[in-house]
Amino acid sequence: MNIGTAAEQSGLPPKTIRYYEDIGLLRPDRADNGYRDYSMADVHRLRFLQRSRSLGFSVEECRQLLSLYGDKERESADVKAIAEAKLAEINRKLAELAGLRDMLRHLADHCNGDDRPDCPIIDGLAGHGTVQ
Amino acid sequence: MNIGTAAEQSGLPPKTIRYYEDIGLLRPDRADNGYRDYSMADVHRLRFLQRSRSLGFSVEECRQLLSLYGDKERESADVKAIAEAKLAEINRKLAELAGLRDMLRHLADHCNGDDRPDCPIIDGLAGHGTVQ
DNA sequence: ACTTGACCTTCCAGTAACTGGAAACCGTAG
DNA sequence: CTACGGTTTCCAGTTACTGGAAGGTCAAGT
Repeated sequence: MNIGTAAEQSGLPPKTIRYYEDIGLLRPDRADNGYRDYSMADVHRLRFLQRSRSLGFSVEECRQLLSLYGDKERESADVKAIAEAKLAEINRKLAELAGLRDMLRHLADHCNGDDRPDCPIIDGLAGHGTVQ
Repeated sequence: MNIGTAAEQSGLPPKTIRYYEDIGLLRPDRADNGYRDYSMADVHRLRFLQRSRSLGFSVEECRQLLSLYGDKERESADVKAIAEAKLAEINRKLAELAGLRDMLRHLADHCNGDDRPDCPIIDGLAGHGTVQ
């Protein structure tokens, strides 16, 4: 499939897809006319990249995560260690995201209609929880 | 408090904190010696920035979110609309993050020890769910 | 009083991850 | 065979930091 279709299916702009190829995150075939030719596996990689990038993982972290299932040579224990480390980070992100959601939920539900100078709940926003 | 302390408490490097001031995300006092002087409210803003940036929100989105509770002039209905829009995005992110967690959990639990060429669960990684 | 070292200041340059635009090639529809 | 949309490469610009130099500040030690 052409880059435009891969872009639609992955949610990434063509520019970004070419950039990911430049930095070695994927290696699509080329058709006889020189056009890039994406497989479904490529699209899966791209979707994975779209998601994990939008969730705040760096390109290098994404590269590492992709290597977990792409690299047949890698030691299983190694895979497990990296996966566990990322899991901890993901769980932290989940908790923070849930906190943000609760805060906004409260703002939308309770600070609507009254004009108090500042909503104390929101005033304490991001004031709790683990740092780093 | 000085920038170093604010950095510790917010989890952001001093460089980044100065940068956020440059682009107008906060406006700490200055002590007589010219040093920036951060209040607890400043630290709360910084922590909020640290979190939402690490969760994949852009600086402009963060600015908008901060304005929700900082801008006394803003219409309540306006606040509510913006908060609801961000909530939808946060819920989407939560679902994607949970998916990523399940995938990695599976990888760590089940693909450990055997050397099958590729784990079918992981092979289908990021292959499901809503795009955009 | 003086020095040392950690912390602060500004400024300017560099990096990461895109993003936009030009110029030219490809491919299908009329 | 011409239009026009999609694709190519290349180069420049943007966003969000990040590193480093050159110098001012401050608290501790001698």
